[in-house]
Amino acid sequence: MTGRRPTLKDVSVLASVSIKTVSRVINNDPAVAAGTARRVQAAIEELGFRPDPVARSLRVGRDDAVGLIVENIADPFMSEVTCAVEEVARERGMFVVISSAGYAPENERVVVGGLANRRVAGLILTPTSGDHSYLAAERLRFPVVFVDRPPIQYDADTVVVDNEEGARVATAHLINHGHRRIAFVGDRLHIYTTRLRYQGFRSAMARAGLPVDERLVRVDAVGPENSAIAMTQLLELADGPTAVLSANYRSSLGVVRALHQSRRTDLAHVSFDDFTGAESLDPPVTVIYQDPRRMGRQAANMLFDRINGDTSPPRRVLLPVRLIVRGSGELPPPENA
Amino acid sequence: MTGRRPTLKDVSVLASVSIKTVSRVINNDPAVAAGTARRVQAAIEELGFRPDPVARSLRVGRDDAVGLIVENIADPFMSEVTCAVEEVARERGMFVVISSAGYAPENERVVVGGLANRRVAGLILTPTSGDHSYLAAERLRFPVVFVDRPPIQYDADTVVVDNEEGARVATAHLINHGHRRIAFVGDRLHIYTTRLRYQGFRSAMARAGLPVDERLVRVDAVGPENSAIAMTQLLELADGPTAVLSANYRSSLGVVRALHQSRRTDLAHVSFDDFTGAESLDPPVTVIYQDPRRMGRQAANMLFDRINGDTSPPRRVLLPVRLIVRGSGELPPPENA
DNA sequence: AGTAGGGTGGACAACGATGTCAAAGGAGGA
DNA sequence: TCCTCCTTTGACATCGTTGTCCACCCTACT
Repeated sequence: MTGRRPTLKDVSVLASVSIKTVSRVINNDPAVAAGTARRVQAAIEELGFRPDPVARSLRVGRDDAVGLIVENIADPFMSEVTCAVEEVARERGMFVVISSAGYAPENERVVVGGLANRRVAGLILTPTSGDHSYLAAERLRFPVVFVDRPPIQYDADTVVVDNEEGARVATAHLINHGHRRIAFVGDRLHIYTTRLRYQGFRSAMARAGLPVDERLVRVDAVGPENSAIAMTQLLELADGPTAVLSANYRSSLGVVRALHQSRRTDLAHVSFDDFTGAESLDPPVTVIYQDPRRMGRQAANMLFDRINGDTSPPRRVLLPVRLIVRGSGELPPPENA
Repeated sequence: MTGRRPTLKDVSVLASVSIKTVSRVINNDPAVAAGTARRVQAAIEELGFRPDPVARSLRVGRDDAVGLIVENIADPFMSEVTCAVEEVARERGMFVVISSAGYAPENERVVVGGLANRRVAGLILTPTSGDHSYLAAERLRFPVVFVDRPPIQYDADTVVVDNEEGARVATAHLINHGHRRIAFVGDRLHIYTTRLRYQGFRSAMARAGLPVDERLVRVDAVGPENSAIAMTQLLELADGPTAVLSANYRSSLGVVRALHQSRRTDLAHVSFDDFTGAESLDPPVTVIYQDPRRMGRQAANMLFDRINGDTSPPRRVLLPVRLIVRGSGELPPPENA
């Protein structure tokens, strides 16, 4: 018991074979006689030998780990995606190292570099940078799969939900319940998901022949606090909205807060993306549900296929979303509207 | 442009010096003449050379990365802890690799081994296993800091919040508002945090000279669903509670759901741990707030101190919690109670 | 009997960095 | 002028693993 980890060499001495033979046994190389293999196995067990992944990485140029880069671990949607990726990786005997890029776009490149340097076998990336052409320049030695948002100036496998259709369904749902003055609350339009959801909103309004009052469109509300302010301002309008579509869970939290604080829980509301407690609110919040686990599993499976040699052209997978009716989205407009 | 990453060798050829001299420049070894250093620097820049952390790890035995192991990334409290750890690491120029152990206790050891093999310089661990004596046997070459829960059968730095005091404060708050029949809803008592919060609850009741009705203690409610069921059953009791303390955010979500579904939002409720949307509920939920960012920063700083050579005896840091009054915890008991 | 061939096993180099040690070169003193 | 000493630099081994290539031994065929 020296405190030093056993190495191939220690095993080889104990088993009276060469280092290389031990290496062969570990890698299931058939060119080892059964008796020798048994002896080596016994020595491995006795010493509790585990191959050193760092040395292996250096030699082979690849680790048995995949990287996952998220914008912010604390985002509940991405947390679920992460769990799903880990599940799939565990099934395949791979290790997942997670790293978060934060909201500074230039950070993404640093983090990608950090994981690339550590020789991950593949990468799942939630893009935050506005330009991924640097990935081509890096001549990555491993596949990359994008989740939640597509890459920009770069071509790779991508898994996204049908943001536009989801927003269209949500908006049509409100229209079907008699609403004509529908507000849209989201963060910035340069964010992919927000932009597509906004397009879906406009598209549904246009199909119903309804005008969009630009004063009811707030695509400047970053975070719950600003969304709450934006919603409060909308409520103060003389001819305010009778319904609101919030573009993501952070906006939704702000909208909900504003509605409760203003005691205007009579206003119809649909949230794009479910959030914790949405069903416990009064009224419970009707949402567009996007399945994070499915997204994670899909992305992970695509990544492992690539790692295992799939060289078909990059695919873009569009996952469906679905409306969960809970109450807030079915409130009628006031009589006099 | 070969697509191959430049190595020390490439730089040394370009700068017409030996590999070792380049290595010296990178590590700021003063024994390099200024002119040589400049030439080498220029070559480094020209090739865009970055030292390979894997090779460095192999030689030095340590990576510029620290590991963070959580039970489940999707837990919002741990997500915040994670963010804080990343912030501190970024300040110190270190990389964080996160890995989640899941709820199977035996997994913890596997994940610790995985990170140890990858030569992390230190580890922050949210323990899930019931016995950490294996850490002593592993003769880890790096320091470990425990967060949220202390280690078992092992001695190491630990950062936890004052669970018992928090629960005592919450319970006393309800008692001060006139409640005598207070229910406790949590998951299992073998979970450290639940156990201490339960002790705090009993301790506050005892101090007030109030009996604890065992039928009002539900420490068998794992997850929101079961907590909702438990709460519903409590409401059905002939002499049910007039107030409830929920032991964590998952239990709280269940309790809130049950209260809303039963239209019993008149029942007083304090949640141990804040949760998203708690302030938008009707009534807004009074909570015991434990500061995850502070916990993360504290743990990270302790870890980096250890990495930098601090060999003082292990410390246990107890972080304070605070009551956030929002409404649900101040509801009075019914008149006839 | 000699040799061809397949099944085994080992010696050696390599991955990319750093530690050890010694050599080269210039400055300064006797 | 020569020797010493210090600064600067490089050759080599090393970390733990795997790829390449070759040597050996036994069987089996000509």
